[in-house]
Amino acid sequence: MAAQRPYSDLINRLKTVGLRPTRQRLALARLLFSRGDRHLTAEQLHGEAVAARVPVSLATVYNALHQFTNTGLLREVIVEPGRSYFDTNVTDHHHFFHEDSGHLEDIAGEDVRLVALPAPPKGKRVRRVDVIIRVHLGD
Amino acid sequence: MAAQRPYSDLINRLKTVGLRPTRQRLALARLLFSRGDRHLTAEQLHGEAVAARVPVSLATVYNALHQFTNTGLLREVIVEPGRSYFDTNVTDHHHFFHEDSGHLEDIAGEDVRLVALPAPPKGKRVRRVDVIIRVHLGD
DNA sequence: GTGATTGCAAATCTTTTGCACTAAA
DNA sequence: TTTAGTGCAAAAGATTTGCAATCAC
Repeated sequence: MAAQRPYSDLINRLKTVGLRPTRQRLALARLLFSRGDRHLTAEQLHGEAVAARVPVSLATVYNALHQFTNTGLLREVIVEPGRSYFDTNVTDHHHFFHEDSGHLEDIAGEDVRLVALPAPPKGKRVRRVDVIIRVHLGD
Repeated sequence: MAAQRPYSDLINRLKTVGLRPTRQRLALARLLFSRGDRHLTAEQLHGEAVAARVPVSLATVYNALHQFTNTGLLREVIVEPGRSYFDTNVTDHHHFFHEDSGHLEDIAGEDVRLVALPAPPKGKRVRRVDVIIRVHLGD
């Protein structure tokens, strides 16, 4: 069990990136950042909020997730058409994607080494390199 | 200009994977496979079919794209939430994704070398490794 | 107070589905 | 024939949007 992150921590975290620490952003941040690395969909986070008796609308969950992503608090992971996962681990790393269960699993950045990456096209800048290892139950 | 692939070729290609060479599958296959490597969305392919005066419904385009994908004629590439690209290049390779334009660009498989890939979780089998290099206009 | 944030419901977008009709073998 | 494939329109899911009400500062 990770200790519950004190509210003052979360408040500072939000203020640091320029977001007002509102009731719902704080509640969502606490759900996201108080239990280690997580991979959640908007729907899942909304469900947790409701379960925790934090009334928040799905639209606000989407707003918060995107604001957190844009400010570097979260990272969006795209592995399935029609569903986005948000990853609380924003360090350099990659993912196993379990196709059977829809589950994501982190791979530490140093456990994948990319060699001889081609140069980006002229005038373009690399924003990120995603490595997704898709696995399923053996046949 | 690539020479137009003769219909007999396409017919055999479809038959080989167990798909009946129907009018619309043939027309879609010709659009897909007669111009080198392409990355198309269902909507784009449907637009091309309509432009080529091949009346085909969007539902049938989706059906065909998935059938082609399941039989190994196409590969699905997922880089954006809520939109799937289908890649006519089914050899082992990776992608640049141009975030500004939504454009995909192939990277030959041998131009990316992955070293020290972590072992897949117990009981799991690697189906595919996707490397996506996200690029955008330099700042 | 004042401007940022929220909630709700409606709208949007992509993709899937059900089912009668059509075409390939 | 017989069975697979198609088209349409409706449904489904995820996400976004518009706008009045509410909250943080």
